[in-house]
Amino acid sequence: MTAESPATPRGRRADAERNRERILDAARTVVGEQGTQASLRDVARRADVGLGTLYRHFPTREDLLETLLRERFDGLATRAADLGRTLEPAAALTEWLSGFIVSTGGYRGLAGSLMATLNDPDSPLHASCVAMRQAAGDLLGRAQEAGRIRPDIDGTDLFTLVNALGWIADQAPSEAGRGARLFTVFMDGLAVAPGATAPGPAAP
Amino acid sequence: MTAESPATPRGRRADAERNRERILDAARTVVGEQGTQASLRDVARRADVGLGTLYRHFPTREDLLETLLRERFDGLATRAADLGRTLEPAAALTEWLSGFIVSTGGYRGLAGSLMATLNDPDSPLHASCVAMRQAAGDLLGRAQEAGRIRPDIDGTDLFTLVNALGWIADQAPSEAGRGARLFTVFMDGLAVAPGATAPGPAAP
DNA sequence: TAGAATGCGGAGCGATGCTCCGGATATAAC
DNA sequence: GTTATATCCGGAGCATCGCTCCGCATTCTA
Repeated sequence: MTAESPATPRGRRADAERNRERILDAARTVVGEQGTQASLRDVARRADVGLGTLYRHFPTREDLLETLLRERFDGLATRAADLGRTLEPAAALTEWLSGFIVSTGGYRGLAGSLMATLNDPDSPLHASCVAMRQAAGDLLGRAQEAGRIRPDIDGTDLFTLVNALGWIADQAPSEAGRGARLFTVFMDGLAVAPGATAPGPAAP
Repeated sequence: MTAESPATPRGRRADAERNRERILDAARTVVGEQGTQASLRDVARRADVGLGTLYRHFPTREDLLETLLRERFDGLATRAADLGRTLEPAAALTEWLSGFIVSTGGYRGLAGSLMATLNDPDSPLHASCVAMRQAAGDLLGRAQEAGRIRPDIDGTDLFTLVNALGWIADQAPSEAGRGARLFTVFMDGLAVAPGATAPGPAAP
């Protein structure tokens, strides 16, 4: 029982820290190229690191993604607060949604990952997703109170819609114009009062 | 050179035809359970057929999907024509889109496959996708001429949007209500005149 | 410098998509 | 019924994937 105090009680080893950064750098590149479903072997290869090392640092693909995206997501959360303070409610919402799409646009398949994560409390990305939905929900609530956005949707609806827009951007990355156009369709759908959908008889 | 006339010149062998049907039956089940990305080994196992047999009949996953869905898709195309003849343009469009979502809702991941296929002329599903977009485009054009749908979108936009709705349905299959709600948001976005998006300064 | 905690790397498992070919089988001709 | 052959079947095999596990190297503390 002489092993009361370990040799390295706290503070990671320097090489471990170095490898962690190498892996993150590689992951940024590979995920940027292949999307959310990138081969983790490719990441390890590119980082010049064994596969076991990668899994030691990031036991789950979601752990890796979470680290890659946390910064971006935190930025989006604070941006929501800023916009809510400086812009008129509807404009703040539009602006934030647009920023969300730009921020998440780099990684193909991310929209699906975010939606899957939203319903899985065990995922490391779950907290970020909830925070995101919360931010969207706050801006949405203000805009609804201001009478600028239809009242019959909630934060989860909005989060789902904006992710659907991200999904659209994934499908045809070459045609950026379409994404922008469909964004306005979607915003107009949020703006009108509910009930307009019922086709009713043709007005003569 | 006595082999002038082959033993079985035309008409498939009976066992081949039988296996083809077994594979299709199995595929319906397995794809229904696992979605578009189902394991083809599972399909072969369930059909009690060798893997080579499956690949002989359907060299590509898309070949299999195409056979599974052709009937449905043909039905959607004719339904578009029928609706165009019997209903007021906007109502016809709404009805058809709703039917499209119901028809494609059974298979998870189908929305993504359809979008990918739309840009790949070599895919066996490509023809069906184009036909689908065409059908949607025709109904859209009529509704636009009638002044019921915003004029700044085209058939591909519409096809993309409806597939995005299908994607949404994939994400949270448990909450059917959300899909319906977002469908109305989306239809309202189609109905309003363009330009309403610009937030403008807050009205005092 | 010595000891031990810590981290590294890749072999290995089960699964996947897809190819390929020896052998079984159904059909047509006799 | 017999035979011949076109046709088809089945699964072994290759490459890749996600993920685990453990012997060995490295780094830090004392």
